[in-house]
Amino acid sequence: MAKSIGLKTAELEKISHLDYFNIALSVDCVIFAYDEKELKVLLIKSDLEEFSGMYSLLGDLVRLDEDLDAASYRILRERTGMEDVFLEQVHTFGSINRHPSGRVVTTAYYSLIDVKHHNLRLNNNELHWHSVKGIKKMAFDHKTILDTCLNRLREQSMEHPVVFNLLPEKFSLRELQELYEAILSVELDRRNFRKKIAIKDWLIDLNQMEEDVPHRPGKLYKLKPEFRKKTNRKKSSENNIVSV
Amino acid sequence: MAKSIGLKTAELEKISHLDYFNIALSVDCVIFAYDEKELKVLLIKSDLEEFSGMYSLLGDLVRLDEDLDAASYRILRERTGMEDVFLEQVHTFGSINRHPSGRVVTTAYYSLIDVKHHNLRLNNNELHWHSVKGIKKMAFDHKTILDTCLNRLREQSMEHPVVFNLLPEKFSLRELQELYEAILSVELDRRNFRKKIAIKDWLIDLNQMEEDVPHRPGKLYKLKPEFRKKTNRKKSSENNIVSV
DNA sequence: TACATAATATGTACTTACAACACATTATTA
DNA sequence: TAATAATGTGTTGTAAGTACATATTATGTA
Repeated sequence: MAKSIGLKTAELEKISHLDYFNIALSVDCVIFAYDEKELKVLLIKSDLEEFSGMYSLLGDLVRLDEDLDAASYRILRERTGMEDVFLEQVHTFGSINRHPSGRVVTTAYYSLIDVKHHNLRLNNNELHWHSVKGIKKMAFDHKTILDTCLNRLREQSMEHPVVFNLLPEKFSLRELQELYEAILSVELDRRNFRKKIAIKDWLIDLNQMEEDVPHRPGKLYKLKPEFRKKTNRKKSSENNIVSV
Repeated sequence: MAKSIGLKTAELEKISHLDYFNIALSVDCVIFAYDEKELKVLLIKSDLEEFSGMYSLLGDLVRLDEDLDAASYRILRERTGMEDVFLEQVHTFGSINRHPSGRVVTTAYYSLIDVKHHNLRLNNNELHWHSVKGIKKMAFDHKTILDTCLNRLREQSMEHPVVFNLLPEKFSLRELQELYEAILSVELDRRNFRKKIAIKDWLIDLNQMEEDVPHRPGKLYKLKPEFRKKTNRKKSSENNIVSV
């Protein structure tokens, strides 16, 4: 019996497969996008009888020869054709009975993509964008996973410049505000919103105007390049001290 | 080949064990305590040749019949004798080569315990408290795991009343401030610290005084019972809106 | 061409939190 | 009883958060 993870190779070989190696590991991706002033998530109809008619997240088992993070990137690439996408691990769900076919522990990631991006190609007719607000039930524990990732997105969106991954490169402040309102499910005061964004100093004024809008066009902005990293996961070496 | 996690039972049985069921799943616990004005972590000497002389976190493989969270509670109970302890999942580490003996993906938890608690019994002479500041190298990727958990603790400690799990039931404001200073590695202004704590309204004034201190005794406080939950992990149903 | 419309753009007053900083009080101990 | 060492408290300036109103500009219509 292995009391610590510090297993010698010989010990590891002796461990019963039935005891320890029947747990499968999967990743599930909560792929968010923003379209028609609503936050959307990419779902597929579940192919399990137990969940017939219900939708599930996009996931797959982790392969023996791929990193956990790589597995989630692979799902995203296979399903959407997108590379270099914002993707961040959120939580691992490991209840015994979360999967009806066996013991499957899953690590959830959330991703933010531009629904208008020219590389976006959904690989499957069964894949559809669903308004996050309208989703009640899902297959497995995927509703819990979705809610957990949505909460993470809400937390992150205030602190870090992540939501720009949901927008095209150029956008107006109105579009940005509508996006925040969709994510947070609140209405925001325009003047205070603009002040808060200005303080954060994330944006570059492009000195261009919106076109093809049926009203006075607004200025266009883009995210400063230094914030265009695709993940904001803290490196372990960074000490982010918060002052008391 | 399983394209989605929605595997039918028959499909799942056909999956090659070599491809998918050779990934073992473990949990590792970063058990923090506070003693002699320093933040400590409970470590054990690694029993692997590759890491001889190095220390590692406390962990074990997850059993087929136990929830992921239950596995981390089990480690904690087996190693410290403590029940009802603050424990929270932080991150899952899944690099291919993180474990020299095979593919082991590990989910890290962090725990906060009172080093003076009467139930605390270290089960093993090899278990020792180490000052977090002094730790340079560890076995496996455990230094990275430790740093990640320390960062999480730092974030949480400002927002949520978690650090009280590191203190005895009754404590003075000086002790609390010294604890925050140890966790954050900063010096804090006494007046501003007390003001901030007062605003949070976490504490009850016990109308008791410190004893056996070699100076003017300070007032004793305890945490309000409504904050004495052992985990502050958000339930997925909670919508914590942050206003822009 | 001018007028009504609808959205952009911006500023002020109030309140609340944050940061820097000094002095009186109370046990202890020498 | 005097010196020491820590507790306990308040003010002021600065920065951010919140509530709120008016002028401006392009569009579209009469």
